[in-house]
Amino acid sequence: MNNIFQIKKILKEALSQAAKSIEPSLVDVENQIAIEIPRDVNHGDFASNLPLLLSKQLKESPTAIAAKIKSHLTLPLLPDTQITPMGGFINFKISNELLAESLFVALKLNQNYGKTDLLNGEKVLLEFVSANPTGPLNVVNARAAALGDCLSNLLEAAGAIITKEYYINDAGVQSKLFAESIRSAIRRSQGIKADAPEGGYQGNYIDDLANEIIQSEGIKEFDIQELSKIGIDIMVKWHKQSLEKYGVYFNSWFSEYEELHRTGKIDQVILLLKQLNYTYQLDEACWFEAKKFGAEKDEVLIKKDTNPSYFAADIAYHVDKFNRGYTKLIDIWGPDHHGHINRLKLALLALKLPVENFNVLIAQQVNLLNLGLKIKMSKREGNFITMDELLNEVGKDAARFSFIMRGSNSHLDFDIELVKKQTMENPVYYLQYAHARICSLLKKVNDKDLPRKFENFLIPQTIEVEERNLLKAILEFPYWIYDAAIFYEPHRLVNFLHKVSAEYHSFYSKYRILDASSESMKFRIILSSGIEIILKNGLHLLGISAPEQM
RNA sequence: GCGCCUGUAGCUCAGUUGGAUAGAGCAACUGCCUUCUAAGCAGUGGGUCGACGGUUCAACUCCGUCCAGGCGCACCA
Repeated sequence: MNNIFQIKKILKEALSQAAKSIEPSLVDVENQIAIEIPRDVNHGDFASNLPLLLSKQLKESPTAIAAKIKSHLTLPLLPDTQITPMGGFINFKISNELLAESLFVALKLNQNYGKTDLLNGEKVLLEFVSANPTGPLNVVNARAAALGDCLSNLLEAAGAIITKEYYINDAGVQSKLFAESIRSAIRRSQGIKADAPEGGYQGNYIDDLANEIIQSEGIKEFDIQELSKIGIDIMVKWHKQSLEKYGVYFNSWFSEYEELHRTGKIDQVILLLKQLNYTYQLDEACWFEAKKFGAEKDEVLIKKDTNPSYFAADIAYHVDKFNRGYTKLIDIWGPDHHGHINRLKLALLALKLPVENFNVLIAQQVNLLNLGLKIKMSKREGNFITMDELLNEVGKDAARFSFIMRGSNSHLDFDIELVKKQTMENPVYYLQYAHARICSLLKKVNDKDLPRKFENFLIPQTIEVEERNLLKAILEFPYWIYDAAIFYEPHRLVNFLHKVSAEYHSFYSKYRILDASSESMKFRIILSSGIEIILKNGLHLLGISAPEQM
């Protein structure tokens, strides 16, 4: 059985052998050889740049070297592979029989096709959304949620063990301000004149919150501490509900107050930094000497009011993540936090933790547009668009897809009216339609038309280019999952699935399937089944439904 | 002022950790439904990849300097 990773490995080793037999003194060729999947089908299924690499060392032209390599190259494990030197590259075209193997594997593994164990059970903590529990989730949270959830699926499919965690920011002065804002709302609901506190929270949701509290607790004079806890609990419940509607579920909800403040873990971390001599006292505050690690300025760990800063809590939080046994930490933050990345890494560095295993992705800002006009949003005035509203407007699949189809670093323009209005032309439907088309086709197939054992089915002697491209897509599928996972870029898989859908649509319009010749028909049916599997599995990894009819 | 992100077709964005002729969707224009789903297919037009240098056999990709836009730079989180 040959999968794409094995084929690449075989090619690499064979090339390296050939290079060494040409010039035994060559060292470290294996690591320099790149085996890539060419964009242009005329360049074969795989290509290597080895001749170009050796050209300088061997003082010969790349084309001469390519010819030499070809004469020294043997591929017993990949029979009937065409080797074509071409302008400094060596192109490989594997046999149709070999290609078809991946189709049979896909049919056999079905919903498990595409999964690998390449990440070898690595324990990953993926923290995302983690919105302040003082207001509803917004569109950037929606973007982070889609990204995080999808990334988690991909990493899992590539063999990692993922914990999805939501950090509840339930300590600090904001939660007090939040409680005071609720108290004012409760009073207002009783007809008592009460404005929101200075810099406090406004918006309809505060009144909704007040009403819910009155319903469950009755009317009384609340202690601010108590009210803060009640309010945050409800807010977190709302967040959870919004996320579930969006298809995003967390394994762990981590309370800053309970897990870090009350357990003394923050104090411990500060003490550790003190013992390492990276702190000093100034203006009644305790500072971390970030400058010693190249930062522009030092950072406060303990504030004048004796409470730990957000920074101190975050250090303790990430130390705790490592202590819980995770070997890789991934955080997805909003664009307004990017300035925080460096100082947190410096603190972890000071504590001698493996900073290289800590990665922060930024879910960049989302400009909401309404038919090309930018919607002004202000949290202060409570007129921002929430994640719930977005979901109600455009639906789960279109919303998730719109975020996932682009890199997380791009500053996204999201035109609500466009996504809503053009639902028929939205790219998400293009993929789903390809899937639905195949399902509808397969429903019409009689059992007698299907070969009983796929493994023994021989593919036709000659096949169309379009058919070959589809076989190749099935072969490549696991690679693109792995690729998207390790680069933390789900949109790479989206691009691949879009390409596959296009190839299938094209194939479907050009050729008859059900009333083709008997041999062709059987092949086209099982080929379509294979494509159905990768589209279905791919869409599921993206957290998008794969409808059987549309 | 310093830092991060972004700059690719009219618009929104891809571009496989430096590869071969820079791609897709939308918008515009031409064709294609008595036959498996036209939410589709086939095709046309549209680009000095922000600018200028540098490294390399090879640069949209890496480095440097600028230009433009966005966002950060609290004892807020």
